[in-house]
Amino acid sequence: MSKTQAVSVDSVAPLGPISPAKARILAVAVDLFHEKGYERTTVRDIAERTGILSGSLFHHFKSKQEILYTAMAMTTQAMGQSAEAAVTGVDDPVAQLKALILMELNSIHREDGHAAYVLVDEWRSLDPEHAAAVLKLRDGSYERCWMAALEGCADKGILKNNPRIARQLLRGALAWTRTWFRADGALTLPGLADEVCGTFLKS
Amino acid sequence: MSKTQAVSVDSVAPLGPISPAKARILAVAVDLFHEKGYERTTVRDIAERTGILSGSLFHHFKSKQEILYTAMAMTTQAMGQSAEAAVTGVDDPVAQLKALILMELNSIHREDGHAAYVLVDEWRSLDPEHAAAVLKLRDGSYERCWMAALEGCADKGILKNNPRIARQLLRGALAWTRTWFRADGALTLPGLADEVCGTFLKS
DNA sequence: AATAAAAACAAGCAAGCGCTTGGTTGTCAA
DNA sequence: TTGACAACCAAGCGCTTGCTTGTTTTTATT
Repeated sequence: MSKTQAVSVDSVAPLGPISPAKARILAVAVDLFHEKGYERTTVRDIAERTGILSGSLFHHFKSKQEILYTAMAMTTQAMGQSAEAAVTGVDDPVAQLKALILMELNSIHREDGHAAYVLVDEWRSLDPEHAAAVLKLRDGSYERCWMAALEGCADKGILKNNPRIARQLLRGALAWTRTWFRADGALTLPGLADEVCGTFLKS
Repeated sequence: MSKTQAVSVDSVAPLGPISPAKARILAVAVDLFHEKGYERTTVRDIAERTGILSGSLFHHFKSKQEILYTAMAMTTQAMGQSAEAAVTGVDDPVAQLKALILMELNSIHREDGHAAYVLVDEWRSLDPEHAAAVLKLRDGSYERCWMAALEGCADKGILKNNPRIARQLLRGALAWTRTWFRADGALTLPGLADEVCGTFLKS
């Protein structure tokens, strides 16, 4: 009756149950978003690769935007759990930091899916309410783990920078590896993780 | 001979002369690309903020894509010149490195224009031929300056990483500052440059 | 076998997109 | 004054976009 592309005004819906069909669509969408970006990916692209018609997508997601939000929120939750798993039972903050760096690198460079890429690249395509929701998820667990490890290092006097600055420099450096790191060289992911860790710690 | 000639000859044309009208359009486009991204920016957006009608844009540029290419190529050339200016007359590789870091930070965080943002964010929107042309421009001067400085540091044994890896980690860390650094804090750009430089050098 | 819900199809709408066309205005040199 | 050309306007074309609607098929439960 008015404009298409209605944006839900109510609070951003929490992540509902992910049916197998939803999961397949999300996997396809994430790959396409990685290849071409959200804006250049059409709902027809997603439907075709999933093996259905474009209209059928909207039986599972109420909008294209919701597909992006669901993908980013899911990935954020998964990375939060990975971060917690990486540091539980590890007391030494240096070991924690090394584990987190390797964990983030693994998430970025895993072969079966490009969810972490999307999480880095598509913030501008996510409208503000959804973005705030994802950020809240991220700060709840993922960032808490990182800051704990970095502050632990700082307390021991072996961190080169202020923890907050170190976190930002690290985030940028690690995210950028997706554009240049290829695992077939002499440098492995654990090797790179060691090197990055050594860069930010006094030696 | 005419004063200004439209020079788009082959598929990827070299940068022709930039008339004042073109420059104004480019400045507007760069700001919009920074705000919303290339795909979400329409030619009507650019025209409206420039103060003309959308069709008139195509008197100056033959396509929207050419606007993006011109903006990125121009910025690349400008940054190449800034890099050369930053290191000429400087012999100490550490001083060179510090100067390059500060120069890149200044380019990213200058208030009058967001060209450097576009250069980081919009590679995926630039089609392959144009992207190759811009990359060639970049490697010709900008990257050559960086590698010379980093290799100089490595030769003196004070660089923590392999120069090539250091360059990539630095690029990621510096580019990411656009998302978190705000000049109003206690940290200034030269201060940040010093800190970053110290991180990558043995102390 | 009967029923209902879930999933997918078939078709297409309204809006917006990049870009083209044909004509009008402003500028300046000869 | 005139001719030439660049800059711009006015209108809209052809196509793609996200999404909707009404119907049919599949699946699960009884």
